[in-house]
Amino acid sequence: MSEETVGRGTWYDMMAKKVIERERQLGRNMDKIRTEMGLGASGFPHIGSLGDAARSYAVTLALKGLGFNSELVAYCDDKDGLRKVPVGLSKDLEKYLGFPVSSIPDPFGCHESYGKHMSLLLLESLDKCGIEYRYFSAKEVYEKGLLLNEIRTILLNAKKVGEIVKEEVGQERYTEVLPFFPVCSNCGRIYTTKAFKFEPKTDKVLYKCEGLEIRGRLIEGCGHEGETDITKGEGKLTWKGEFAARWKALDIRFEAYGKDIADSVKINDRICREVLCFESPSHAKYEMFLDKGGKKISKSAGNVFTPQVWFRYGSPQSLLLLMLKRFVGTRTLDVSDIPAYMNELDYLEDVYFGKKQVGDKEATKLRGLLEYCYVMKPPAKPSIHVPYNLMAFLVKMAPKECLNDYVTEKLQSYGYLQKNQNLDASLMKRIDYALNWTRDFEEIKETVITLTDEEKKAITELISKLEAENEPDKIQNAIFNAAKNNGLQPSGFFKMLYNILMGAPQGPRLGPYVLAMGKQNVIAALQRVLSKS
RNA sequence: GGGUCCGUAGCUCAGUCAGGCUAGAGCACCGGACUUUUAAUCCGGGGGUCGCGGGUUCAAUUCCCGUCGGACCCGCCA
Repeated sequence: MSEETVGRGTWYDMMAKKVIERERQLGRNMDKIRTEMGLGASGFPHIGSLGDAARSYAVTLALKGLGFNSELVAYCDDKDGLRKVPVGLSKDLEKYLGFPVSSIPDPFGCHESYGKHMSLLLLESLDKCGIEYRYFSAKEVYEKGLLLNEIRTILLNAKKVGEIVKEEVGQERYTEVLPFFPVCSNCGRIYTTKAFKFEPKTDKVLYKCEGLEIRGRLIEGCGHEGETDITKGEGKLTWKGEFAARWKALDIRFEAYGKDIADSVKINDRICREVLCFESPSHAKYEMFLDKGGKKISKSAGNVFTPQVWFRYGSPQSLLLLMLKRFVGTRTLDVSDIPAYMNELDYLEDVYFGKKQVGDKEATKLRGLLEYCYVMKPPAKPSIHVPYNLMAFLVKMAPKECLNDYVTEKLQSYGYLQKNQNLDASLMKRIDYALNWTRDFEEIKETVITLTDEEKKAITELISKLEAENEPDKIQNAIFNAAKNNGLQPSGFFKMLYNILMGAPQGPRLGPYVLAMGKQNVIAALQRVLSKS
């Protein structure tokens, strides 16, 4: 039962081992083992797109860990047509439905095309996570003719391709239509064309721009009949065949995929093997990310949870933790989970540095996981771990004018910082996350408070005491006295004050806080309540 | 119609590269300690037929088959 631990003991190491074993059996060259991910370019990249990258990259890292040369290919699908205008973008874009996203102008005006803009959003988040990749743009790949041999083979064997599609998913379309979308030379659309004949001698595909129904909606064609030169990037393979082509042309040995394209992968595996005579890459299928309501998180549904949103509240490593900690199974996801992942990352770091003891097997795995989260560049020394909710609490309570000082002082008194020790970069980062968090989700609410006569008197008394006192302890005492003198339970009185001052039933020790907040501000707040009541 | 995932403590979930002794964590809850307490803190406690039924095994929450419930994906395009 005590099997050797593979690599760093994670799922990815095991996957890498399987890839190697398979490649060995196939007797293929292993100088460089490429993994691949698809970069969507037709909508805002959501968090799942990053998952694809993270997992494929983890396999690349695992392969390297086992002593092999490996790289991740990021293949940008910028020749895909626009099928739907994403929520949040101008309806004007509808006129570009069916156009390759790389030939649609950038609606934000900052990049050369719509597709570039979208794919760069994802690449930016990959960079933030430290994921390295070799970038391929479909547009360029086709223009340079990198897939030319495969396209020819597929078109020459279109009949067989059609049969495979029919056998696997029962779709008959490709028994008559070629698995190739020419770009219409007249109207510029790509999804509207129907390719019906391939002329091998001239590398031309004949087509008619007929239109296509997508999700119950017709994208109209212009009726143009023409021919397209497959050597010039004037079209692309449909997905039933394109994976296969690029696997072979780019020599891909591993690709993870979401279950939504499982059928497509199945078909492409067969095309790859049976038509292109190339053993398809090893695969791993993962589930989609669902939001808490059980809905698939997708670009068009409007519930866009982008990596950028995550980075507002949590670190890139915590996002990688989410992606990597578990491979199988549906993950439900919500912004409110971010603090938990931030804390879990701290836990992993504690295990990594031996501050927390767990079983050997467990420790190996968790340390490995941390290394993957840091893309094999784990921190050299432990950082200071302040629980997310504490930090959120502190920044919420902290007076704006002296936030850092207040937080520093509190952290010192709670023992997270030594006396005289100041905030370091990582703590500053945590403060930023917590600030965004409280700003966006825990707006201090204006609570309406009705006061009894005793409470009014107590507050009035407190106000006059506050005017005179400037010592934290004396103010603290004044509060207790104001309560007692008016027959109130101190605990209840404190609760009321917290409600008035910060909209929460509890908070930091009031004496010092009143001073930190500015005594006059506190007095003003109390007077407001008195006058309203 | 085809397929996948989930179902473990009141809640959220670990336990999924490797099946093994009394199944864990966080939160919540209860009790105690300390305190003019205040994300309090410290100590202790209850609580689980690991959805259900079979099978493989010396041993299954873990593997296999079936079944119920929940969700998702595909079935047009990609």
